[in-house]
Amino acid sequence: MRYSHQRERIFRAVSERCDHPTANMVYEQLKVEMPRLSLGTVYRNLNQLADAGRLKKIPLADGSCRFDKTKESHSHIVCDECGAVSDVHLPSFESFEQAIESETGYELRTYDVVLRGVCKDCRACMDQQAG
Amino acid sequence: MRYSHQRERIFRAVSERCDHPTANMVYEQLKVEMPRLSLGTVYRNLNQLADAGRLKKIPLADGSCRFDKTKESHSHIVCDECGAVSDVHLPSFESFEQAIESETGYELRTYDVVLRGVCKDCRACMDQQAG
DNA sequence: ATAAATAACAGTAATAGTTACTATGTAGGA
DNA sequence: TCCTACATAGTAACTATTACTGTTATTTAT
Repeated sequence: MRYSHQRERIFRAVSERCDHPTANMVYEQLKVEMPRLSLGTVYRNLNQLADAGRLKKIPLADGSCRFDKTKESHSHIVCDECGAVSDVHLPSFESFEQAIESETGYELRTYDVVLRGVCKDCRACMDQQAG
Repeated sequence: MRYSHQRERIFRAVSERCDHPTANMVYEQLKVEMPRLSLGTVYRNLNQLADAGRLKKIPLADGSCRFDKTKESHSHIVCDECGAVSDVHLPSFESFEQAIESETGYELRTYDVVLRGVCKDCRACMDQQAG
């Protein structure tokens, strides 16, 4: 993978945020300073960076993808109301791996566990509306 | 929800198969006997049936959805090679629910856990190719 | 049984998120 | 410095799904 100015800016953008941005969020942020940046370039580079292990790709239930700086292994929880994505630590499936494999006949590769719920802010908002 | 011939056939189609079909798979199956059936009708009814709790919707990481007859709670494992979806029993997150909620500040609603791996058939196939 | 109201339909167009294509530009080695 | 392959910008295409529009069919009330 050859160096490119765009790729490094895209990598830095994701690394410096905590909100697990979408490709489009990265694009919107960077195009202010890089007006000629194209959305396709952002998608291509995010996927390349994920393939290279420098970022983690988080495919969500609604078909969109979020990107995360890679740190120690963790799962994510998505707010059904506002779409926010937060980190969450779950007990690993590693201890069940054997049982899962023998039950299903599958060789387990990954488990991107994505929980869903309502975040603190949206709960406050909903409570207020309910009176 | 008013009765419709189409809806009942769509419900039966999903109930009678074990492969967690997509909307399009249901459409392909039924249009042989119902040539005027439209794909939009299949989507609309699958979602209505899921909302009504008569079927379960399984959104996958690639953005597509599968539909499942509702039975006792279980999770799913998807084959990365052929896309097959199988049932798998996992220990429930219920025991961690409290910990998750206090860690994240979220109110947990659902956890559609989708594991990924390689099914028995595809493993055999890959082994053969490798020699 | 008949008519009115409305949910559901078929067919088509539109949408969102993403990937592919094409011609131009640039990194990095010879 | 020049060459080659990878990267880019800009655009078109693609997939899964939803929305729109005029017609059909189920239900409710007469």
